[in-house]
Amino acid sequence: MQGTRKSSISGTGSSANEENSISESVSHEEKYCSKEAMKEDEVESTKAKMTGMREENTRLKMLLQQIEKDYKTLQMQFFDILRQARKDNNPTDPTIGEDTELVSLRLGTSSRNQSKKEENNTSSREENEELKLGSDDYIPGSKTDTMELKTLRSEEDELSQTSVKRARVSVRARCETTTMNDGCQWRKYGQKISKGNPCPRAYYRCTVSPACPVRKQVQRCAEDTSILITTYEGTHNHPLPISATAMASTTSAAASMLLSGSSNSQPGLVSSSANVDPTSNLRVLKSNLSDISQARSFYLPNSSTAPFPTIILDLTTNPSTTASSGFSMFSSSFKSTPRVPSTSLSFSSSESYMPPTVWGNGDLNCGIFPYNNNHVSSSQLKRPSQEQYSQSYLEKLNQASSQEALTETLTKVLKSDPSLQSVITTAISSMVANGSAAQVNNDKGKNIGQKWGEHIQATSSNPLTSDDKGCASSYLGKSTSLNWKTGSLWMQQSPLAFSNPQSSLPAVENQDQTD
DNA sequence: CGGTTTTGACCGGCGC
DNA sequence: GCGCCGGTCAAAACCG
Repeated sequence: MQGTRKSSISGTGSSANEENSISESVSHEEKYCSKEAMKEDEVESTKAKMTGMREENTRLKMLLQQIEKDYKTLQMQFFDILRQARKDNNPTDPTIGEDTELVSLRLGTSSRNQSKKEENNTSSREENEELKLGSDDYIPGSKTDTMELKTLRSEEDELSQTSVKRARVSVRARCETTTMNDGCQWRKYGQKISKGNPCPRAYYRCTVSPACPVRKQVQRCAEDTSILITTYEGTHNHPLPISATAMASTTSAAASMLLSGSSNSQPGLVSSSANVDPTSNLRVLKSNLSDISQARSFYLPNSSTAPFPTIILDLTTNPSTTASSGFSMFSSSFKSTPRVPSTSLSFSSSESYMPPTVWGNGDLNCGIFPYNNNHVSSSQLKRPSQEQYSQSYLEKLNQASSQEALTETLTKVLKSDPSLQSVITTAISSMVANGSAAQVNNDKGKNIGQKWGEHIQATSSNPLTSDDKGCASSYLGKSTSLNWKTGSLWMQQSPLAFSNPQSSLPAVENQDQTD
């Protein structure tokens, strides 16, 4: 504007100047108009962008609706299959109806459960236990009014819980302390010398919640006392500490795997997961597990697991030790006829080392990062204090050439065992799904979990990214600030995630820093 | 003092 | 019916 005024004033002297002035004036007019036009163009382009985004938004909404629809369809198919499977297994069972009544996967459903006890409808101990579950768990087959009100989703959850309750998950790991620290609070309520093992078996129950049905048994392996066998039974009915969700999710996922597929490995035993919809995750787990089961199922001679289907997560490193201890990893023959299916998942590798005391050395806050540990620095995470690890761990750790080697090994193991990928993915999914229990930010948790899952599924060396910001968390009234980097690293503490804080996912942190 | 551990007693299932 | 066995209970001891 100033220029136009200036030229018109200066252009009053001559015609040529006038012409120039006019042309300049026109030029400036054009400029002004073009500016206006540019603004209009900008507005138009912004409008177009917005329109495009709206369209994309609509597309995404439709996609989401489609996904939800598919999910519901699959869910319905899943329950149909379960119902059908139970029908097949118990054709005379009158409780199997056509209505929405849920069926239990009946992890405990075995030849034993179909024995005279059940036929005679006697109130066996297991049945009592199942009834007892009714207080805090869903009773399969019960025709209560509240059941009708339950959504399909909650039914699925309850179904899972009940089934998992019947399943047991054994974790074999080298640990020199009396018990592994899995992040949960336990109270010892008994100890017994069991047959065939001079080492006493300790019985613990979860004390986080008074009504929590979860129990665990801890016993040293008779042949190799450095191996601690921890058997978990049941599902926590309360929010878990962050540090406890790793093991809980792991056992839950493992139990889910067991109920979804391991029974196939035992001829004559009831399979409740046949003909699972090919698009469901369950199928993926099942097929993978089926492979494992055929190759690695073994009967745990320890009678503690006999009445229940048991999945064994073997975190010991020395295959020869495992073999010599009577747990024939790849044996398909059994010392005796198992009454229930058992499944072994071996995470051991001749190349890799699993820290024996990853869950602690007796100190509750060792092994797994404490849930109330605020803003643990990455250096702390990468270099935990030596007191946190037993001497043997450190010795063996020294055997590992480097973090890179371990990471490489981890990747190899993951690549070589697709079932393991599924387990980890399931564990993560379970963990993420359980985010409310841990009272963590779901979105962030999902982000991490998904990316972790992707990372694992791809078994690539591509580092994942994670939200570096902290988020608020609380547990049992204790306000806690959880560093999400801690969260992602904590996932390493999951036994399924190869819980070596020094070796696991170093790339993650590096990537975080570079990102 | 409250929570945990210890330990002998008890209970129920199962095989003979 | 009896004994064995796994699992649980509960009182006493222990601990921080």
